[in-house]
This record gives sequence, C-alpha cells and structure tokens, in this order.
Amino acid sequence: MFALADCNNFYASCHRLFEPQYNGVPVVVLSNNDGCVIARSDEAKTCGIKMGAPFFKIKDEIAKHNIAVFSSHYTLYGDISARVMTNLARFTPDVEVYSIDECFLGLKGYDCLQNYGKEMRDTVIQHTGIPISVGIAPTKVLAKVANKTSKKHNGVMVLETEEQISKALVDYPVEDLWGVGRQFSHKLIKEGIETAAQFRALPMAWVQAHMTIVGLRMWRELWGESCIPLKTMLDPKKGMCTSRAFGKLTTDYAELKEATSSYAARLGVKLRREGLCASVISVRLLTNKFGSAALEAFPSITMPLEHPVNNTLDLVKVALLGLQKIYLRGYMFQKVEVTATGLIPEAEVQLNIFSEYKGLKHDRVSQVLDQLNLHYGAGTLRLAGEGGQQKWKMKRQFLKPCYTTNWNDIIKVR
DNA sequence: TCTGGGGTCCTAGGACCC
DNA sequence: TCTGGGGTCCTAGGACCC
Repeated sequence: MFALADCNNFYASCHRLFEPQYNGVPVVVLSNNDGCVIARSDEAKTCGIKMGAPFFKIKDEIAKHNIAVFSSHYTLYGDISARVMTNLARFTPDVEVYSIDECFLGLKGYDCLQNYGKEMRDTVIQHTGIPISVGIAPTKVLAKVANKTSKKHNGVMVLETEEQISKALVDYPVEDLWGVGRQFSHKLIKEGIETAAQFRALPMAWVQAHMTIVGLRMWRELWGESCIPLKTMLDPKKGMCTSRAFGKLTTDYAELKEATSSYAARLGVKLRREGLCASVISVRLLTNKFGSAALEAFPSITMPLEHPVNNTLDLVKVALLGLQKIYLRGYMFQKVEVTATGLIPEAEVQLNIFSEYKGLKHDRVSQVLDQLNLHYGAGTLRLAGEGGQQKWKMKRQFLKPCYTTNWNDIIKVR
C-alpha cells in the first residue's frame, strides 16, 4: 500500500502560518514577477479565481472579493516543506519526497490505515501548522485518486477493496488522473471517455497504442497492479537550468549581460550545492511568447566545455560568450535561460589530455563566495558584472519576510 | 505595460558501428 | 531485377509532473 500526503493549498497555507489574519479569507499566491496565480486558498477557489490566471487580467476580481495577494516566496516554502517531510518520515522508513508539497509513503505491511492516516494528518498540523490530506491505496496512481477524494472526506481516504476503488473511479474526471494532461484529456474526451472508470474499461491495446507505455502503466495501476515503484533514492540530475523572466522587457545588451552573468552565477551555486560539474552550457534568449509573431525570436547556443566546471567565474565567462554570439539587436527580450547539461559529480571529473585545467583558483574563489553568502545572506558578495541596479530584476511587489530563514526577519511576539 | 520556473520520461528518426 | 542483421548513441519533439 502507498500513501500520498499532500499539503492543502500549500503556498497559501505557508503565508497563513505567519499572518493568521488571512485564515478564513481568500488568498492567492503569484508566480515569479507577480505574473499569474499559482496557488489559491479554498475561499479564493470559491470566488472563481482560476489556476494560472494572469494577475493583470483579474485585478478587478481581486479587488471585488478583497482577496489577499502574495508574491511567491520559495525560501519560505522550502523551509516549511522540509519540516512537513521530517514529520511524515516518522511514520515509515520508505519515503519519497515527490514535490515541494507532496510525499509518497510506502505502507507495506501496515494495518488500521484509516487511523494511521489520521494520525499523520494530526501530527503534521500540530507540529507545523500545515493542513494535509492523505490518500492510501495499493498503487501510486490510486493513492493520488484517494488523496484528491479525501479532500471531500475529512482529509483521509483509504481505497483498498475493489469495491471501494471502482466506486471512487466512477465519477472521477479522467483529466484529474495522474498522467493525463491537456493533450490526453482532449483525446480521451473526444473518444467519449470522461471518467477514470471509463478509461479503465478501455482495451489495453488501445491505451498502449494511443498513450504509449506511460499510459499503459497508469491503466494497470488503476487495476491495482503496482508499476511505479517508490523512489526513495534521488536519481542524479541530468540537467540544471536557471531561467527567469525580467521585471521588464529589454533590448539593451548591457542589461542582458548583467542578467546572463547573474543567472550563470546562480547556476554555479546550484551546481556546487549538489556537487556537480557541467560539461555543456547552453544560453537562450526569449521574447514574449504572447507578443506578435513578427517580433518573436529565441536564439540559442550550446557550448561544450573543455573541462567540466562549476565555478562561477568560468560559468559566467562561457555564458557571456554565448550571449554575444546569439544576441539580436532590436528585439524586446523577456527572458534569458542558462542551462547546464552533461552533469558529472565533482569527484569524477576527468582531466583533458590536451590542456591543463586552469580553474583551480576560480574554484577556490567560488568556495569563498559560497561561504560568505551562506553567512551573510545570498547575494552579499557577487561579481561586478551582475550589475548594481539590476533593472531587469523580477517584480515581487507583495513579498513577505523570510520568517524562518533569516534572523533579521524573525517574527516578533509582543 | 503586464502571462512562472524547473524538471522527467518516451518515441521516432538519423548517424554510425561491426 | 535482386543489397542483412543487430546494435548504440544522439537529438528533437511531445507528452507529463508540481
């Protein structure tokens, strides 16, 4: 048996922890740049605010329903998430942290599952203040179904017998299944398949032919055959990317240089944190995808490196070289992406027989950079090329303090 | 004015190997 | 007339996830 524990309206719940005046009132959280809605409290859902709605288009509704608005704050969510996961890990040794707000738990051999689920829920809310829902079933796909269903039943739902399972699938919308996205749901609904039960009744061959082996796995899981194992160990990452829209569009090469340097530096921090080196770096510029097609451009370049590296100085240098090669005058760019692939553990980097590695000094500079920024806060020490003003920096109009990760922001109790 | 960021897996097709 | 069989690796594109 698998459990799926999932935090209810996670980002909204995180903000409510520190500003309880927002309990019981509608709350939304915006994406980076305050672009669109990425989390809603139940009350905001009731007001009709849609997931993904662009903020600038719904400002009137926000005002009308007096909805509280927050900029996204991943430092906060990451910290709260870790606390939730630590609590969940007390319930079984088999834990897969699936996303920032979801966790699969292996419950093979456990009984009294309904009570156990309730205990998880009670513990997490008592220890962290975050409400969760728990779905328990013989496979991960069914645990997802159980989890979603639980939201209408006190937050815990066990689907164990065939009777319970088929009952849950009868009116479960096919597009809500884990593994059915926009394309497949269109296709299925066109075939007259609207519920999970109807999908499960399809012939195996049809599913394999139209939805590949991925769809077939999901189909088998709906029949109770576990095909997607619990992943308790993290696979090594295959690629890593820093990509962020600017606070404003720009044609200015100097600004793009600053942003590219800054994103490459950020990529370096992430690589070093995971102990990885990049052997290939790609840079891509993008114009606004919602703009006119005539003004659209997304030039990119992929550059193999002579030596795999993760030091900031070398990464920035390569990224800027790439930018120089792809820059197009006159286009209003909205975003730059810097991507590392061919990731190799630091300890396994091979030297190049034809050229000496000259980055040792740069590696040491990066270590010092990381230590200082860890101590004094991210961004305290950075390259001059990342810019002082950073006019392209993302918009975060409704940003709240780092209550749990910065001493200066610690909450005051009178 | 204004529309997120960061990933994974699978398939098909082409280049290449012996 | 008539041109094998069995692989690997890479890339692009398309689907999905939160």
